[in-house]
Amino acid sequence: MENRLIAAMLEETADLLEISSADPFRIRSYRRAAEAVEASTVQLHTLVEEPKKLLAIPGIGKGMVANILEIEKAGTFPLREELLLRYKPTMLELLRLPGMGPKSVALFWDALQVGSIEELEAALADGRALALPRFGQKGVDKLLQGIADYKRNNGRFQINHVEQAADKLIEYLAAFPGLTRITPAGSLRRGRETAGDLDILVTGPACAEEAVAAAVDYTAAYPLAGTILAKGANKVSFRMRSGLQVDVRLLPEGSFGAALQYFTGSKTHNVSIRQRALRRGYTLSEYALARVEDGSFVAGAGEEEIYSALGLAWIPPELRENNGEIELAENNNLPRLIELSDIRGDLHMHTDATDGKNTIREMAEAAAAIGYAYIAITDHSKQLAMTNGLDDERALLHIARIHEVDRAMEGRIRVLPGIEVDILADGSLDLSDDVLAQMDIVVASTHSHFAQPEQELTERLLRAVENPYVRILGHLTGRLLLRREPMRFDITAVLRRAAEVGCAVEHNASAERLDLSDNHLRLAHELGCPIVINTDAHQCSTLGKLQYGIRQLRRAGLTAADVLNTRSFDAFLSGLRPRP
DNA sequence: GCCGTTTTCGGCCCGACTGTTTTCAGTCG
Repeated sequence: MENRLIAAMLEETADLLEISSADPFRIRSYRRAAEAVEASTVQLHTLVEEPKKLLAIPGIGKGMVANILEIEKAGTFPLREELLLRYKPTMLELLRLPGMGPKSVALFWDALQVGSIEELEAALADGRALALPRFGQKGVDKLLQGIADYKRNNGRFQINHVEQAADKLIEYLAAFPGLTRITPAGSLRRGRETAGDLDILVTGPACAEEAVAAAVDYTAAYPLAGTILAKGANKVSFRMRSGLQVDVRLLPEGSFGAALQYFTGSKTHNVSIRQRALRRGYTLSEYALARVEDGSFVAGAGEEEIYSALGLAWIPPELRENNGEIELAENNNLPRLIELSDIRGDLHMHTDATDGKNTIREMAEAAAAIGYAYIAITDHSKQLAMTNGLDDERALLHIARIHEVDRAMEGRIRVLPGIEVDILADGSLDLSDDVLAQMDIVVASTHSHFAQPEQELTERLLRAVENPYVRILGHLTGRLLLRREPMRFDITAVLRRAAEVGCAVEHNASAERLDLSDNHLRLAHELGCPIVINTDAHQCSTLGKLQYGIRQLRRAGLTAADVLNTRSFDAFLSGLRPRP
């Protein structure tokens, strides 16, 4: 079985163990094992005959080897099966509600047999929840609000969740011989922040009419699928345990492009495109672009040929929202949107001096290995005590070590000293100016202030912008995918002032968070705010994992020129506000 | 469960905040 699937099973087991209030360290070891499996570059199933090599992976011990071997043999392992019998799989969804942790999920289950969002809603509505220990009206209101927010998204899922589900499924499908092209369509392909379901299109020799049945069977046997909703001649639908519906379509190669165009959407974009086709005497369906008069085939295998036949340049999926992209395509004026490969540096990362996992040197080597030209090391300041944040004295030592690594890298990459400082209540920073003056990159962040009243938070951020040492505003909205509402403040006022003084704003993007929304990015761009995109990497392996964030920049129509850290080192530095 | 040994068991990150408490459990980062 693919590593991702194994990791998902271990992760799911960790969640269930947490609900069963198992030993926290045992839970953590399952999570660490899941991470290790996910990060492994070797497919574990190739090591089944050599358990010693499995054992050599840090985080994988005797017990985990037994689990992995059992997964390879039986598709699951005893502990996971036992937990899935004991609890309802829908309980994992409850963990996604804000304020709902494993203890609360267990409490609701033990006391009220509440095991799903619907059951929780009922228990909150009829007052049964109030009878629970340490649970009052405020708790009820908060959870009802959380459920309302959850439902307001129409049961939509955050992009990282959907993409991870897609990646695992794609890896599974790719293992079947003759499936040569497997592509997500729909909102995921358009790079939206959320998706209502997951559409996967598959083609290749195995999708030819006479052969497709075997591939359909293989798809329906996906080990992570919950319930199969439909299984037809060339389509399989199932629901994941998370509630996500997945539609897989297996198509002959000749109509793959038409299907990709059709299922990528958006709806309004497709309506416009089909109207355009009709005006030109064509009809466009998910099977092909054809002539109206005799139904003869015009194009279908690739998207490019369809757009081209309609007199249009190929339109990047991120722009397909019927917001003027068709006119731009007609005049060949589409922007060359930024791409992941344009990024040349990362200005926000942590090391083992605070809560990161790797050394300065290791981060520098990892960044050099993915081709970056410069990075900034920005560990936490002392305000974030739990991360072992740096005070003035330690910060100075840290700066010296960063300079040392910078020299040791001998020009292969530039390593800049920096800091991620918390903005204090009065808008000041918690390191002295003398120390800040020695930092190239001061990222002012708003870690613990997301509960602040709107007005106060706006003022606090505005004061941070005025601080001449601050070159980047970090974590601007504090938006953590799935788990937290964004901070509320007057973002227009803050961005406008940042643009005026040349303070850059960070799009902090990773699998966990997308700090700025599409609209925030458009706004920052319109206001002329310098923009950088960073990972906030806490370990080497997450450096460069900017795929979600890049998609958002693309949706906002940004090109490489619109983002500072696509520039060469000198051009990047000169794009920042000058140091005092 | 994993790890690192002083080879056989103890340590594994923990402080702030919130809502419920009357001394703290649970969640979050």
